[in-house]
Parts: sequence; C-alpha cells; structure tokens
Amino acid sequence: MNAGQQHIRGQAAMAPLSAQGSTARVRDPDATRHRILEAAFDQIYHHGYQGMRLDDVIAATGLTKGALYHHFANKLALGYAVVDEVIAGVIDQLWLQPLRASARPLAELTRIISELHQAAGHDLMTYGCPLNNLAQEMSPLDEGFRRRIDQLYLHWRKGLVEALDRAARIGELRPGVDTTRVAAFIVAALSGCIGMAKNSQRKDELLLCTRSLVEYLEQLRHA
Amino acid sequence: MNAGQQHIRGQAAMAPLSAQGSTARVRDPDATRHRILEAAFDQIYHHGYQGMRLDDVIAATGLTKGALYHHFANKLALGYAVVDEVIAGVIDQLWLQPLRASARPLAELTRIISELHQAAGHDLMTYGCPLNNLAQEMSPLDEGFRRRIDQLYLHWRKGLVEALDRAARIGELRPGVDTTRVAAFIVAALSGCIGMAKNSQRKDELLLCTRSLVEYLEQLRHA
DNA sequence: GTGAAAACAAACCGGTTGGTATGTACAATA
DNA sequence: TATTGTACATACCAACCGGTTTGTTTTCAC
Repeated sequence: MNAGQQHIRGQAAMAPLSAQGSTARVRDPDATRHRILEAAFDQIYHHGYQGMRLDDVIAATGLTKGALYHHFANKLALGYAVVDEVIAGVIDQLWLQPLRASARPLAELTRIISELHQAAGHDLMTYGCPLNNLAQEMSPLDEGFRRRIDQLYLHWRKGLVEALDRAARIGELRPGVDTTRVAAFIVAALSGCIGMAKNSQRKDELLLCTRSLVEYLEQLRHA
Repeated sequence: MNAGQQHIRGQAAMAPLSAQGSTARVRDPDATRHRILEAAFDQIYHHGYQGMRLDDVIAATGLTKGALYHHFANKLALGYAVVDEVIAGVIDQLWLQPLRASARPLAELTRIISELHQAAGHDLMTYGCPLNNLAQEMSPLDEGFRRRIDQLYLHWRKGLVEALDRAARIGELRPGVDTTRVAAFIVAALSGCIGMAKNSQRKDELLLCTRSLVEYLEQLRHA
C-alpha cells in the first residue's frame, strides 16, 4: 500500500530551525505541522469537519497518527487551528491585502467580486466558500468554532469597512453611506451567492447573483 | 430507561386508513412514517445530515429500528424524503402560500423578510435556514441531495418570480425589472443574511442585513 | 560525546453506528 | 375465521474511527 514516501535523508542536517535551506530536512516540526494543517483544511473543505477523517489527513501527508497527535491535542484542536491559521490566511490574501494595496478600493472590490469565478478556480464552484461552509456546519454545534469563525468574519468586515471608508474619502462612494452595514451585507450576500452557485453547479448562476450585488454597490456611488 | 411509550391501544380499531378518527390508532403506517420524517428533520436541522444518528431519530419517535427500516431503505433514503416532503412543505407554508394569497405581493414579501426573526421563532437564529444548511453540507458530497435541493430552490424562486411579476402588473414594481434575477438574488442574499446571524447569534445582525435587502427591494419600486 | 527531550512511527483498543436477521403482533381479504 | 402480507420489535453484527500506548529515531543542550 504505502510505498516509500518520506525518509529522504537530507544531507544538510545542521540547519537549526524552520525552512531556510533549499533541500528537504529530515525533521522539520514547523513544516510538518504546516503539512498537517494544509491536509486538514483540504479534507474539511471537501467533506466538512464532521466528515473529515483523521486517517485520510495523515494518509494525505504521508505521516502517521503519532505525528498528528504530537502537534495537535485532538480533532477539535486541529479544526480550530485550521480556522485560525489556514482560513485566516486565505481571507487576508484574497481580500484584505488587495483592498489595502489598491488606490481605488471600491473599484477593486467590484473587480474581486466580478472575477471571483475565475480567480478562486474551479473549487469555488464545487465546494463554495471554506469559511461559510464551516460556519454553517459547526456554529450551532460548537461554541469554540462559532467564536473563532465570528472573529474571522469581523476581521473580514473590518477590512471592508476600511476600504469603503477610504472610498468615501476619495469620492468613490457618496457620503452618508453606512459603511458598517454595507460591509455586513456584502459579506452576507456574497456568501449566499457562492452558496447558491455551489448548489446549482452553474457558473452563470454565480454571475447572475454577483451582478445584482455589484449593481447594488454601483448604486452607492451616486446620490 | 425507556419507560412505556406507545402501546396505547385505541378502542376504535376499525378505521381503515390514515387519520380520520380523533383517537390514536394502534397501527397507522402513514402517521408512523410522518413521525419518523419529523424526527429526522429535527435531527438534521440540529446536527446536520452527517451528524444525524438513526438511534437518536428512533429514540425521539419512541419507535425502533424495525419501524425505521420498514419505511425507509437506508439513511440516505430518509434524508431524501426529508428534503422532498418536510422541507418542501415549510417553504410552501412560509413563502409560497402567503405570497399567492396576498393582493400586494411586494409588500407581503418585504413583510415576510422584515418579520422573519419573530415569525420563524428562536430556532432560525440558532440553527439558520434548514434548506441552506443541508445545501451547504450535502450538495458537494452527494448528487442525489444536490438535485433534490436544487429542485426545491427552483420551486421557491419560481414562486418569487410569480409574485414579482404580479407586483409589476399592478404597479407595485417598476417595469423592466429582471424578476428572474431579482428572485435569485433575494434567495441568495437572504440565505446569506440568515447564515450570518446564525453565526454571530445576534438578532440585530439579522435586522442589519435584511434591512439592506429590503432597501434594495424598495429601490425597485421607483424608476 | 552524552543524556534528555522532541519528533515522529506502529500497533492496538473500545465505543459508536449504520445496517441486518429474525421474531411477533396486527390488519386487510377472502 | 383462516390466511397472508404488513407493520412493527428485539437482538445482534461488522466496520469505522478517534484516541492511546509504546517504541524508535532525530535533534538539541551542555
């Protein structure tokens, strides 16, 4: 079954910590932990948290139970870590950083939304938004999950508010707009649009929905 | 453990089929099937399909495995039946019937949305929309679920389109509105709003979001 | 170099859970 | 009223799966 996977003895074994050399290390705890997290995210994204099997996670990494339970106390702790570390990174990379870097935040926002279907790849259509999936599944079941996911949503919306406020300052948005409320609606409506497309499995449904959302945003330009 | 639950011998045992007498029947297959479906819906709504335990379902009904597997081939068939029969009924009762019965469909639509938080009771805040929950969990995992849920969404949206068209005819809605697109957006945005409130567990978040949606609808009145 | 802790590997365990096999009481038909 | 299928109840099973225990190798501190 499991043909030789690891055991790639790196010749340079004197590197003290973390990835700095180019070759593979024999034992790199940080990298191992990272591999487990990535595999766990993948399983949760594709099967849900309750559907994730720890045996599948370690099979995907080529590690064993020993490694997994050395880095994480139990399945729940692994799930929490996926939210805090992996998913938080996705939001930061896909939303917050581009918005902060843009000179025209509102235009950038509508661009991200409009180009979602190609930017996020095929998985977005099939499996939807990782954060929303986990939220809908686990929020009612576990308070720990709910709080962490709530924190992430607040972080996301805070980034949107900053972008919208900046847009209002440079005249991209008409004054008097309740940016906090708009940000909340953007997140909610977008989650709904992605969820609908994920269910219908039709890309034009996603376009149909996001167009209404963009329309709503465009309308906020003028008085 | 299980103190006497059923075995309530009905004195009138000559009634041929289904509930017509007021007293409880000894054996009523239709009623039994209905009880199982209700309990299964409850479990799915509170724990998800994967989280539903058949032992909990039969415990809630006071029946046994024999009864369950007499009426349903397996867990999957039970899940399908919940979608087709129970959830479909909820949509019909909460949305389609009130819209059809109203003389002012758009006003009725905004009313339903605005009063969602009190109409659907406490469970909507805690557990969200039953259909959306199941869609987000099961659509990527099982094609049978996806198709049935998709059918339900189309049915729902079709009812909304009819209401919106009627609203346009009586002047409640401005002409030229793409009712198909608006209906899709309503369903998507509303699912997102409910999902967000379910995660934050704050009623004012639901109000905040639905207000934006109602605002969007109100804007469709005037040219 | 040496001891000790860290970073894994491998085998195992017990509760859970969907499903089945079998038995029995009821209900429609004749 | 005898008969036959329906509508359940009861007991049981095998696979799955999260978690543990134990053993081994690598790495770090001194």
